[in-house]
Amino acid sequence: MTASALDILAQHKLRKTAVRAQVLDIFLNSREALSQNDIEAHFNQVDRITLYRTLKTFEEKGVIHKAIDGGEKLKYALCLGHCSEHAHDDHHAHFHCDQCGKTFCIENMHTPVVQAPSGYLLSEAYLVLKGTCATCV
Amino acid sequence: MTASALDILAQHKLRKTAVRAQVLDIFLNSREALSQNDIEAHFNQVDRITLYRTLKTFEEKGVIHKAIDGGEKLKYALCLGHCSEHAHDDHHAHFHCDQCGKTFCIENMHTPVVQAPSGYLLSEAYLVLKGTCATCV
DNA sequence: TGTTTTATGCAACATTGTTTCATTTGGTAA
DNA sequence: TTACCAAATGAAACAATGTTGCATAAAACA
Repeated sequence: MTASALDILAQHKLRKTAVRAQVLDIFLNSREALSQNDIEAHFNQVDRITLYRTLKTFEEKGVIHKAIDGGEKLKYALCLGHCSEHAHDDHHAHFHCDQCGKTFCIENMHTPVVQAPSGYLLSEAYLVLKGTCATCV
Repeated sequence: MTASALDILAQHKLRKTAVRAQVLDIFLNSREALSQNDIEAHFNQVDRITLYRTLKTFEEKGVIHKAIDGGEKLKYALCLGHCSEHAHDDHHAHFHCDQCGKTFCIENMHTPVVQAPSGYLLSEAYLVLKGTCATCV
């Protein structure tokens, strides 16, 4: 798994550093979207500013995307490979569990094709589901 | 318009106070969803804690609902009358303008009927559109 | 009017987001 | 391998937002 973390960094032409590799490993081993706080919990010790910038860089470079879940916290999830710099293409739905607060990507559910109101220019659409996840039911 | 603000308070069995009436007036005169910061800007002077609690109370009582727009800030919009205490029923889409940052309710666009993944229990669904609004085009 | 209940305002604090700057490290070319 | 340059890191500091406790003020109601 460490190998694929380094692969991802190489693919996106990002420098290989310990923090970045570890952050990617955490994402690779997680089925749900993670907040910065979630990620910090996986580290023994990490500078939160570095982590903040790591996530920001990853998001800009198309490595991770924001998982909009209607919750308070900003969460990220790994992009599936269709994303590139400044051109995210993660139009799948996200499921937010009201019990445990976790957010899951639902890869096979895509946002519906909708038409923006007249005069509006649509660029992206998100579909957010809320309820109770399989483990909390 | 002050009359209807007081009407709303009465309907929800909330005490009529100056701050609450004024907050409702602001919502009644606004076509877009408002963050706490937006609301503060309409006041000459207001205690931000009071405002925070006013919004929280309104949300709990079904007067306003959170407008999930995928942006950083939490925004609220007036409920249309189908909401009650702890039972929000605002399943219309929200449009977030990337230019001006404003969020509009699209009353006539409803979230699609979706089926949660097996094992998951769906309670609500949100549809968020992003792009450029009519005035920013 | 007086009593009870609730809202307000203030203080204080936690969390998150963000920038600046000096230092360290990774990548690369000599 | 070494040396250099660009980029990443870590520390400090600050802004904005979210949140609670408590004393006081105001609303609701008898």
